[in-house]
Amino acid sequence: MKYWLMKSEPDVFSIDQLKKDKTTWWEGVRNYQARNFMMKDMKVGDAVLFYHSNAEPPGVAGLAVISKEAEPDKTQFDKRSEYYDAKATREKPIWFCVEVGFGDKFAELVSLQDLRDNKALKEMLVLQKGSRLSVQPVDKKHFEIVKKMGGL
DNA sequence: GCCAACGTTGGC
DNA sequence: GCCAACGTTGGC
Repeated sequence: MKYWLMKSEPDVFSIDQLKKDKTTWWEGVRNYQARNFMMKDMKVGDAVLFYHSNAEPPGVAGLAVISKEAEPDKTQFDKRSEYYDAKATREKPIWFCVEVGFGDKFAELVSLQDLRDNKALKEMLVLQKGSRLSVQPVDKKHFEIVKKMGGL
């Protein structure tokens, strides 16, 4: 089993929304690296750090779990969607997404600053300069540390 | 296949 | 709202 970090802007989709909805298709990823992780590497049961980006403050808000493996992202075919991609066809989809299920919400957000302040996490991808990848792998040991920091 | 121009992400 | 860092596009 693998460990991941997935970013979402809470104004668009927060951990509270996931808690309410139970599961969600992780639509709208339009970056090949992020897509490849979802398409090739994610398996049902993989654990996810749910990260709030563009938030005040940004940070890990809780845990999620991969509940279904990759399928074509429906929004690429939808002309009305902001994620519409004219180059994609149903025969040859370009974008894929996984289904993510709610895990746990941290009692308190583990902020980006908290992550930076923890020396044991300094290798974490999300802390590297210029790291913009919205779906990224996380080391098991880093995952466990962040989970503890979140009180779980 | 290079690289300048452009668009996006995301912290601040 | 700014802007650094990065990814993508398209002319050549």
